[in-house]
Amino acid sequence: MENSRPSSKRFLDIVSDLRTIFKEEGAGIGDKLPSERVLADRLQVGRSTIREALRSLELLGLIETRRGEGTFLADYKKHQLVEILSTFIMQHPQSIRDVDRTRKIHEVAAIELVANHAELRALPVWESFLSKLEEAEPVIREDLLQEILVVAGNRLSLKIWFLLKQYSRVPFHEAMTENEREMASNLLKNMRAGNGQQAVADYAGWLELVNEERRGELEC
Amino acid sequence: MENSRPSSKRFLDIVSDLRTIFKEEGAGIGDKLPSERVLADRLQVGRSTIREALRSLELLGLIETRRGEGTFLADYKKHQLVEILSTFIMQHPQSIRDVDRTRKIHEVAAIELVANHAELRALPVWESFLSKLEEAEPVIREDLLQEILVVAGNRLSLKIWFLLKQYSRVPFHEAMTENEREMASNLLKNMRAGNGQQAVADYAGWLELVNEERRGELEC
DNA sequence: TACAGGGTAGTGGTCTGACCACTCAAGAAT
DNA sequence: ATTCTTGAGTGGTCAGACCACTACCCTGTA
Repeated sequence: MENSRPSSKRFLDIVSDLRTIFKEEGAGIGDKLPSERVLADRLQVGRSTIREALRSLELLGLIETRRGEGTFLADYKKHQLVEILSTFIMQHPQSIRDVDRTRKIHEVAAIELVANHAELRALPVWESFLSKLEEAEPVIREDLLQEILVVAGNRLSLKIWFLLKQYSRVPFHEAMTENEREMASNLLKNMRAGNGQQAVADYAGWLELVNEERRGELEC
Repeated sequence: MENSRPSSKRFLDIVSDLRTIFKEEGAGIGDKLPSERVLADRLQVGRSTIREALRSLELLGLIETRRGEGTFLADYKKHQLVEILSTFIMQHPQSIRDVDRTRKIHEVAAIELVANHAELRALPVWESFLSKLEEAEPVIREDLLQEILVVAGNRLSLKIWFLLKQYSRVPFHEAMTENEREMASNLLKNMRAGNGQQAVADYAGWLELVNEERRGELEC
């Protein structure tokens, strides 16, 4: 099955094979992987080929290599690829638009899901966010949306979202402005009330607001 | 200037240096880049180091290499990125459920988008599908949904959907049953009428139908 | 002149073997 | 018991050699 098609790019097959090996080893996050020399021997390829595959995975943030120690399954946190991609790809308008749209798709879906499940929308965490918003405590945009995604319980969607978030031009890391706080507050209230449609509308308004403010900044 | 910080990862610096070179050359999409040997000479590093950097960029879909021809600045449309990440994600296969859900998220988003844009829902392709459905011509489930995704125009979403489809337990390749034809027909009609909500409801009903029938099969 | 063919230089793909720099831990010296 | 030395193992890098493939020039032919 696997090696039926010796594609002209061996290192791509290797990436796939490595995945299989890691799985067989039952490797979890942070675990040490076989050394490059061992892998080369086991897969019957040169060490340089193994290295090309590993470097790719490293740039993607899937593994972590430490000189003198070894190679480890990474915590999916710090992808180096963010800055790389942003300088290469992000100029392309179609890509930017699609990334933003797709991110939005996942966010909307999560909001609706939470709003439609009584046990989820009743969670105390929403109240906590609401009180923060009303008491003018700083709230990071990212944190609220992330919480919604997490509660929605679709881990795949969450992972995709994490990825898209990093490519997005929306300034996710900043704290909300005064106007935003009100929109976000409405969003939460409607979501908690089970009014998914209105919550999504609030979300759309919120996004618009963020984009407007951003546009204003650029003009200065 | 460049090598002020000899970070222990030379190949990461190279990635950065390569970007500079490409920019200096004024390279646009599809342009040929200097050969590996030339780059190695110019940056005063070994060819293998250059290659590790290039392979990373290739996996990200930023460049394209063709044996015997050379290396080219890639068309950004086809990143390998999504594939690689997904295969890694799939290895934590705690939930095929998430795959189905996420696929559904993208399908719903596409249906709503088409329904909300007059120029998209007026496309003749929908009429074509409708007549096929009513005249009992075979229609593959996959084809209809794919068309919707394509028309929606979000390439990233489409790409993710293609991927998820492969891992999905829903039998996408089969032709629709009689009951399904009616649901799908309703979906199309509502979508064309700009009634996104009802279209999504039809879609949900359709999915339920498919799952029920599938359950029936398994019991046999 | 026009065309078909072969040859060749250049390219990416891979392997090998050799160093280097670094980490860690076992074992030696104190 | 503590500290120091040393060596094995690791990733990082390099140079050189092939291979397979492509493009293109340059023949020889029609």
